[in-house]
Amino acid sequence: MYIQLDFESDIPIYEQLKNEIIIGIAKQKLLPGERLPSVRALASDIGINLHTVNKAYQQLKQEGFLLIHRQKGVVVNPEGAPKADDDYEKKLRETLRPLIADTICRGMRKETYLKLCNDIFQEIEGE
Amino acid sequence: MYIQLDFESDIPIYEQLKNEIIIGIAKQKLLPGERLPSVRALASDIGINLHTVNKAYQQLKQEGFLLIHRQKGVVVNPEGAPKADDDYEKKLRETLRPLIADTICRGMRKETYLKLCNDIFQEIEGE
DNA sequence: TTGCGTGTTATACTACATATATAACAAATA
DNA sequence: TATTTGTTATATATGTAGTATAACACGCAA
Repeated sequence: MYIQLDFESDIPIYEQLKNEIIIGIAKQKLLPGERLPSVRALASDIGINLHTVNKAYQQLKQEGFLLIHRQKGVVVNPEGAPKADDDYEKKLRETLRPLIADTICRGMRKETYLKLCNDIFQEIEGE
Repeated sequence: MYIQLDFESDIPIYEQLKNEIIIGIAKQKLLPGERLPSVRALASDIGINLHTVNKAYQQLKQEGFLLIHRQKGVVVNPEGAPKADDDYEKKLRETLRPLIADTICRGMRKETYLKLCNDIFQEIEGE
């Protein structure tokens, strides 16, 4: 599990870290029940502060991706993340609407956009 | 052109305002060449500070959605926004990847996701 | 028992972003 | 000339991001 961060990005480090882990889980490079590095180890490894890693871990725990057994460490939720419900879908819609409006203004065709999404699914899920 | 903001949201006001305007353009409720309210008028109308409106206008100008003739006011770019190029598509991909990874973790099927995107296109573009 | 490693909490600090409040300036227009 | 426009300049308050130390509580292994 390699973690690649961009310190020049305007996306916060803890956010990038969250994304990397979520992508790792989606790609099944991080398996249910698998243990993640300790906050200190990962922080030291990446070259950031332990609190930044902790922030990412805490939020991922809050969102149901991770379980944190005190003293046992941080593991990928063996049950998997909570299933998408109506509320989740509604929020996703609100997130996507401005993005899609932007592509429309820029003349991207619906088919092109959907193809792009399809490609990303392919990339993550494999064949 | 009604502008609806959520002051409880964790999305910055100027960002919400930008989104509203972009959606307005995409829906053709704001037409090329059409004039927008002055920073003072809109700020007063919504009940926010003129600098917050100005920040949104400036960034939309930077992104090519708006033109700002000094003393003539702010108008929707008559040429339309810059067309999506490879660079734009690449950034869009980077934005969508974590979102899609998240939906995969939550067990949403690709078809469901694509259907949602399709619905949003319908909502914005009309039939 | 004694260390050690774990997550956790607390404090402090710097830097930056968000949002507001005033005030003033420059240019075009009525 | 007076008004309206965007623009610029300060200042202030609040919150977020990130770092730096330090200490605590718990479980496990030597």
